[in-house]
Amino acid sequence: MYERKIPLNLNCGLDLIGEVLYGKWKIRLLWFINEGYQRPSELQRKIPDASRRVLNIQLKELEGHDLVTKKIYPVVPPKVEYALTDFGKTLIPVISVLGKWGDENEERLRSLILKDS
Amino acid sequence: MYERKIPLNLNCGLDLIGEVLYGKWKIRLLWFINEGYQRPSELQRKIPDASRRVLNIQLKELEGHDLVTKKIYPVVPPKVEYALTDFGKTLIPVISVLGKWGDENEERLRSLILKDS
DNA sequence: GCAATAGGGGAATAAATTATCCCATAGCAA
DNA sequence: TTGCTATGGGATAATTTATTCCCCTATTGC
Repeated sequence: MYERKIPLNLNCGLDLIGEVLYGKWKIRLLWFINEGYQRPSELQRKIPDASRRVLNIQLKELEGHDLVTKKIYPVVPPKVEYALTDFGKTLIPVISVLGKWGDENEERLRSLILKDS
Repeated sequence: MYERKIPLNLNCGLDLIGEVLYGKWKIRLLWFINEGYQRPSELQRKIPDASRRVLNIQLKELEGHDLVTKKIYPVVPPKVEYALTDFGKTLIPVISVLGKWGDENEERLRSLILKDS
């Protein structure tokens, strides 16, 4: 596993939520799991720009942070289902606020962002 | 300036807000500017873990995204003041929700995060 | 003449994160 | 025997982001 060289600082709530929510696809993973897409293959279909690999990694981190659970069915071929924990569910309204702000300002943001790419 | 090699994807509101809010210190910058710390030196004092350089860079990006304004007073030594735009101000409640979730779950998060570092 | 002031930024490098490639499991079907 | 299935993961490369170091402005005050 990767070993940090620059120490974390966890001073305030913003630092803390940042730690569990950073990661290019984590927010989307939580969102889609909440919407009922619980199997890895479904999630990959919903997030085609992410490689299979990263999704696995980020799912594992979410699991390590008690935000999702992973249920492995002992069948072949394998079947796996992720679900939000109660703790993870408390993030949904937070994510919803983020998405809402983005949606409400969609046009403006789109042009601002594309201007400076 | 840096030229992206992997194209952006801006499908939904979450992608859009991510574009303007990602950056290690941006959220804190917005927060502190809103609290009244408007001069670069003040911001540096409030965020001592960030180098002067990154703060400048991220402030400039915030400015490019119309979230803050920069007023330069033509005096020597220079005096500069940042302020939130009306648009930037609409982000404050959003950031507040993030911080609140982090604060409410502080102990739990702290132990979860430190466990796997 | 020289330091202190408050701020800005280029270049090189380090660190962190994500992507790519390729192999593995275990049973069933053609 | 080969290929399909759904999933997992090691190794390494590429990309993105942040840090470090050092130099610059123009005035005031010693």
